[in-house]
Amino acid sequence: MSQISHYPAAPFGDWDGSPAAARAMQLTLAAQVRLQDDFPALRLIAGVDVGFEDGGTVTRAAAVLLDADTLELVGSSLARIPTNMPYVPGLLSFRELPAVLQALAELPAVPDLIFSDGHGIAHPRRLGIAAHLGVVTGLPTIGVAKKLLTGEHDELDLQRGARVALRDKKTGDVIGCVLRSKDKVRPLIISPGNRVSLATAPELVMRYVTRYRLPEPTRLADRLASRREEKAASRRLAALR
DNA sequence: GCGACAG
DNA sequence: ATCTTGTCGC
Repeated sequence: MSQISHYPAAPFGDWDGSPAAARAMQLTLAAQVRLQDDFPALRLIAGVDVGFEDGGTVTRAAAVLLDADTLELVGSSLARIPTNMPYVPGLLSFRELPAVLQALAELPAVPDLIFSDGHGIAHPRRLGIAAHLGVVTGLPTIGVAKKLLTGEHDELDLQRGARVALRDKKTGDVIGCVLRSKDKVRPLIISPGNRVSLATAPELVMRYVTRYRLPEPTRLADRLASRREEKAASRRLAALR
């Protein structure tokens, strides 16, 4: 049977808006995360990230769709919606997920795997934005974070490909991996979101890392979400004046 | 009580 | 995340 995946407009069910209710909801959703590898042959992969405009009043999500073999850009989309919640460590998905889902819905096709900026299960309640996204869409997801949120790990070698396990400081459970995507750059924190195993997540990330610290899906989404192009261009003109 | 704290 | 110039190191 084929599983119909879609992008719910209201990924929070009957949430009353309170942080306490959000945390309780995370525990319920975290129980639905699947950590076994369960994804089809990769043909189309997506990358999603969020940026803000107008001092933070507007949330801007970007989604890019790439050919999994050639990394050719197949499509992209942008969603801009009013920001409805402040940033609260541990509750990032409640602030960014609505815009992300809207951007994904506007892509020309449903991806076989989604790379999301932020953490997967490497989260206090095991439901970072990548895991939340995976549960509400039913799609395979991987969290690619640039900073640690929770957990501890040993030092890791400085060459590209080096990695060490990230474990829960309290239980010792492995919740992700600290991965050096390029020689001597700050490592990325990789954790499964849904339908991808702890062992496979870093492998897939390295598969899509080219010459930059971030894997292509996330890197391209980041450029669109944060308008790297536009800002750089306007800066050059300002300096030329 | 104190420190930590994705984007 | 965002505001921002030059600068040190590979």
